[in-house]
Amino acid sequence: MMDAKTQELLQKASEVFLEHGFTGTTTDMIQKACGFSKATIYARFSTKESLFKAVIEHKCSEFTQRIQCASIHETCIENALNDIGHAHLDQMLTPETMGLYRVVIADAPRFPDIAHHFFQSGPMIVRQVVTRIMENAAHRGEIDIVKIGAERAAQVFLSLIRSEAQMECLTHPDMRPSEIQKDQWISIAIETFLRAYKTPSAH
Amino acid sequence: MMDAKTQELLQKASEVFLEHGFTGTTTDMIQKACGFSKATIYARFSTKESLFKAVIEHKCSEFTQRIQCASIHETCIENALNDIGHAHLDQMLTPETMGLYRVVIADAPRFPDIAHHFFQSGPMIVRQVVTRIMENAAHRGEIDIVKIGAERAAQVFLSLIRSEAQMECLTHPDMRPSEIQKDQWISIAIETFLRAYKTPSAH
DNA sequence: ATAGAACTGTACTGTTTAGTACACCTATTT
DNA sequence: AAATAGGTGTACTAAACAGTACAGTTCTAT
Repeated sequence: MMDAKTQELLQKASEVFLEHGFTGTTTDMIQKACGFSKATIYARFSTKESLFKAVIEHKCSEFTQRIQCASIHETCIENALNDIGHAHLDQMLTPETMGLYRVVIADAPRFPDIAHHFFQSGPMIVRQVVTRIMENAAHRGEIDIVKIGAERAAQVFLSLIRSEAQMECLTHPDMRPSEIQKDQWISIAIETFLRAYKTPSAH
Repeated sequence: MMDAKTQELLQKASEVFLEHGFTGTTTDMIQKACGFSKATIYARFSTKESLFKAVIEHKCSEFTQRIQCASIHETCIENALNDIGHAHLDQMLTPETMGLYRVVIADAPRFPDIAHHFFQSGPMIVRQVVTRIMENAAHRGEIDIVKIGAERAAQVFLSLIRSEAQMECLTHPDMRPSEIQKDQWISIAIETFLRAYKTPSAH
């Protein structure tokens, strides 16, 4: 269904686009990165813009897949939140994902459809996954979220997970948070969430 | 200390830069926006880049000032969080502020010093203000944050306030959240925070 | 082997854009 | 009124860049 060369082109082009953005990337840079001649590139994608869109869509679907494949042990709410928290924050703070966020945000006014698609296949999917976790936990009686609802609870938890880490990394491209820092943030997020919404254990 | 014309130039140039970003803005656009000739512009700022940096720094200091001038009634933690929450979210979701975030994030790899300066004079200042509020409330015995500390508590609360609203607006440039939506988010943030950290009232 | 398709490298076109040059205008100061 | 400083408008230069043209090369299928 997809040329091997086209796939390699998408891969290499994405590295360049995610690092330099749309306008910051020249067709010569892409050519050099993938080692193909311009004619070969333009045989697949007739404009720089269509290549860019293909690259972003490709990355979005990768993003979606990786979230949905994350293994979450829903033995109890603590474990579930711990698993999804780690999976999400790990993916979030990858240079690749940061680049995706950066590029999409930067060019959102010019490519609103891309930005919208990204939002649907990125943050929205995560939210859905967490919403289901919340529903299950509420059903088991572990948390009390009748007042705000499962989706709101998911948003609250995800906000806590991302915290300021995301903004800090977006504005500090060179920063790579350590595993310790990430663990710390995750445990604060989980503790805060559970202090607010965990059902007082009868035990 | 600063030419009236320079000031007008900064003002008009910022409108263009914040809407179109650095590379998306041409000197001709700036010229048309401010009504000055190129010679006049280049007499103040020798390059497009230096003008851009001046614009962003100017916006950053405006940002800082507006936060620090927000009136916060620290009669109790509820009121304090409500005031700062509204002030912050209102400022956050302005087209102007969104543009600032967008531009800074987009060009962070090229202008890391600008991005860093922005972070220090934006998110960092808000964090400090909220940290002080937390310290005072803890001192009054209203909240129990000994375990996480005042600064972490501030980050938790701010994450809850911004929630997904920020990311949603960054990826949907046309979206203007309603007052009702904002109020809802603020009340959820405050309620979640207080459920987690408010001292059980002796009353 | 050979025809045909796909690929390469180089050179080119047309456009956009940052920044400059310069001749002319307009205030304000003395 | 004359001199000076600052402003305007137009036209220009040089570079960067998306996309094209094309002659020659390599791969593949029969």
